[in-house]
Amino acid sequence: MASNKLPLSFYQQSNVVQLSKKLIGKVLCTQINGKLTSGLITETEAYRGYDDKASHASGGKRTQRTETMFKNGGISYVYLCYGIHHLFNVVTNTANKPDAVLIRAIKPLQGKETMLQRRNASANSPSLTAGPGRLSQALGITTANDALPLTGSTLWIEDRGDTFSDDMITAKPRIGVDYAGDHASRPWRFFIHDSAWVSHK
DNA sequence: GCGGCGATCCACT
DNA sequence: GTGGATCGCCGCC
Repeated sequence: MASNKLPLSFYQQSNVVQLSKKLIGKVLCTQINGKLTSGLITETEAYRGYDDKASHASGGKRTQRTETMFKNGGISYVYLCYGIHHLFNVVTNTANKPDAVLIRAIKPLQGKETMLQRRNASANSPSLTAGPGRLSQALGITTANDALPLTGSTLWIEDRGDTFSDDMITAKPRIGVDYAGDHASRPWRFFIHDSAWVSHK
């Protein structure tokens, strides 16, 4: 199949909120430990570092962990949450503008057997890949995959021509960011309205 | 050096 | 609906 990976220019757009919506319907792929797995992105959240109390890079806060977010867009940002879950983000915008999109849910497309094994599951149901910790586990993504180029051959995103119009996408406040005060209510979580493959129905 | 706390998930009541 | 798992990050002052 011809490569239809999203180009670097896609990730370097400056409006991370718009970009979060555009990532809905794209296909996230990994080739890890020799296994190809992929899924249609059904849910995303935008984190805008310089002006977002919910972001790790809030106010442009630069630390060892957030350094990845300050790099040029088009790479991964993977970090460990609650000591257990590896959460996968797409770094966007250009260098020194710490924006990222958290991928919160996918619908499995390729490598379902591999995903079932990695998740220790027996049925292809939304609990397999709906939720940021779940999809990372299903795709084999860990913090070892942090700061990898999304134009490479380990971790990438394709456009396979599936488009979703604005009225098929719902915008709601983000999940698990109550600590962010007034910014917690920003409608920066996007998901396919009628899809079963989303977290927090 | 150390303590509190997560962009979560699962099992149990 | 509630709580435990589990560990790296960050700020302490």
